[in-house]
Amino acid sequence: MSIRQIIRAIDLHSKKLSKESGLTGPQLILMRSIRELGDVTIKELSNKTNMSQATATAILDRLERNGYVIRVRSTTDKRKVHAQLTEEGRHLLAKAPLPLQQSFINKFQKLEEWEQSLLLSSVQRISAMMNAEDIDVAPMLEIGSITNAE
Amino acid sequence: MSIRQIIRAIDLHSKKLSKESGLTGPQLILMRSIRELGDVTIKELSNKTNMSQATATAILDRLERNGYVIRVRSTTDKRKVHAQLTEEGRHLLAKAPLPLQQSFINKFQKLEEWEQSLLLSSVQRISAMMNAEDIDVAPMLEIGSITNAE
DNA sequence: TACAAAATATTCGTCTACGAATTAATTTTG
DNA sequence: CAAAATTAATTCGTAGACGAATATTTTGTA
Repeated sequence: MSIRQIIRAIDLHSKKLSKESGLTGPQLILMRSIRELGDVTIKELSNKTNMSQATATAILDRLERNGYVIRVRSTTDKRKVHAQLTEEGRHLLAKAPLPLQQSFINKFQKLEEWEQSLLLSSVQRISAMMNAEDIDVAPMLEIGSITNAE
Repeated sequence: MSIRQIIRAIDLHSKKLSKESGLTGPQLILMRSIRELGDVTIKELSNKTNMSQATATAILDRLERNGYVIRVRSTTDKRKVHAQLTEEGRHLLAKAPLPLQQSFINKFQKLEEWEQSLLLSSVQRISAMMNAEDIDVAPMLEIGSITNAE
């Protein structure tokens, strides 16, 4: 139930974002990845952002339709397609807000350091337990700050 | 990133479920709620399951189309519509698996009691921080077992 | 070299999810 | 009591998400 509420909160925020800045959460994540990785293929993008290629293609369709991204077919390997930010996309991205609610970030940052670490490692641990099919449960110890992560 | 991985793991499991048992995660959740609440309205269902009425209507459409649920218009208040499980739906539900991966449940149950509590309260706390717009952060202390919850 | 296998992106069908608009019924209020 | 406000459900349009199927290209091997 709690996880579903988190999913919903993120989704609702994404839709609010979309009204205010013209970009949804997933679109924002994809564009940030393109900016970070440079001249990147769809495959690399979908790996990096943890979504299927089909989903990345669909989101890129919309970004391209709106003029924020262009596709360029690779010349060395014609199977590959590279995504690039347009000037407009780069500009929009620069002033777009974060894919998490500001009020959540504020609250999180007000917590003690050890509390932040605890919450983060709990989520990472649940993720690991859900994604590793067979591997035994092991504590997750790598911990960073929510704001400089990603 | 970790939260997105959790969301994805739940979604992938839901689609696997759907192939095996004919019901997706959300459909399962809705049907369990109907069984639990009895002769329940769409509004009550959407509150209980934390989804919008529009979403509940869409999921019920599919459940009704497949013959697992029927809609009955209320006689005392004709705005309301009650959802009921059919015999087939009740039967299917009885043998349907849980909306979480069994391997996750196994791993979770192998953890120490205090670790289970810690993970659960962490998730609940994040949910509270994301959903309460203005309220200050307060520790969440109510903790139950993952299996008898819901 | 030729042909099978693998890789890459896209398309298609389906489901979840939402807000806004709409329709119908009930309750409140002037 | 009639108009206004509220409530309940549905419809519509849009976005995200996936697997399977498909088209094209590259790679590996017989």
